[in-house]
Amino acid sequence: MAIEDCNCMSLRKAARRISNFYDAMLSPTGLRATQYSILALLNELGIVSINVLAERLDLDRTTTGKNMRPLAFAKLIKIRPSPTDGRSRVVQLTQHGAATLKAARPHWQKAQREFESDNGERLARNLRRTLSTLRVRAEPGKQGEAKTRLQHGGRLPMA
Amino acid sequence: MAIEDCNCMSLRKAARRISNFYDAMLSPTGLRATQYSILALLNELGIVSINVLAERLDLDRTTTGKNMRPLAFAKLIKIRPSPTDGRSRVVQLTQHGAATLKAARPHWQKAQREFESDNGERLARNLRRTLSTLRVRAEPGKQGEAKTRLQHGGRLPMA
DNA sequence: AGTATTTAGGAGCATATACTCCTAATTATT
DNA sequence: AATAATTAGGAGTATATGCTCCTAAATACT
Repeated sequence: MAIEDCNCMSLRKAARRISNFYDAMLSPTGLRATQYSILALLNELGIVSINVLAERLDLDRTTTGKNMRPLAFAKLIKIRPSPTDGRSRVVQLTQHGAATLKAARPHWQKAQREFESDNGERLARNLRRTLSTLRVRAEPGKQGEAKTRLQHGGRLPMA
Repeated sequence: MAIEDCNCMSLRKAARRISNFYDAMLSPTGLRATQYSILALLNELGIVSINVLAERLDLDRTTTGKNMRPLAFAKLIKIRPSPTDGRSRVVQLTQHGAATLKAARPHWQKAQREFESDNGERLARNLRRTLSTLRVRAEPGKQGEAKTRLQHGGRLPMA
């Protein structure tokens, strides 16, 4: 079995390629594909905690928090401590965020349409369904028996 | 059209999930999924330049260079200036790299087997085929008309 | 009530990814 | 041969991603 048949590699490659395309299509809006999807999700969900958002994004808790940074800095979202739970912080779109999302929507739709007309609407739908129902084992706490991760010290040893 | 139907998001999500799984399966070896695939590819290709490797990985040129760092630091690969072209640098597996790859191979195969028994060998094969033949437009040089990218200044504005 | 456990989420670290800009070396042009 | 254009690839910057460790707050337990 050759590395070309790696399921992980195939998915990563495809994700890179499509991300580049969507990023390029969205670039007139100043948003990345990831940022667009976060804003769109917030628009659907209203006010949510970081954890809930992370769950909906299928994204690590800490990653979700970090992804808030550029959005908050650009004042597209607002983060506040939860009034009901002192541990929690809640996120919501600002007016500016909602307007930016609205303006970006046609660009996203154009990307969707192009992708689907290039690959077939049917194939795209099937692919999305296949991907969302993939069974991937969680493998919790594998770190215990893990070898030390590779470390690097500064820059590439030239020559 | 809701954000749940975003082709880009679907692919990114699936790539994250499967990467976590393969990373966990490979963790006893100290390699990440990406690193494993680079070593495996180098094992197939022998001595190659960064650019050629990048092309085979469907990866940006500069990203490929950066991905060499931890591998080179761990002495799994060796990078030298090309003897025939002074601009170019060539990469190859070290003995240690080849041995590490060999030892990691069963873990990768186990990940492949588990994924394929959980989802069906046929589905996995079809999925890989679909992904590798996806038509994704290159959209070169879109940056010219791009708005300024989001910028952040340090850490999240707390509270 | 007081302590222990769980939960929310940031900080630090490391990798992965791409873009812009830059330098050096090669190749093409005149 | 001298200059121009191309090519190889690193440096810097910024986002995306996940893990470990840490703190504060809420909940469970005795």
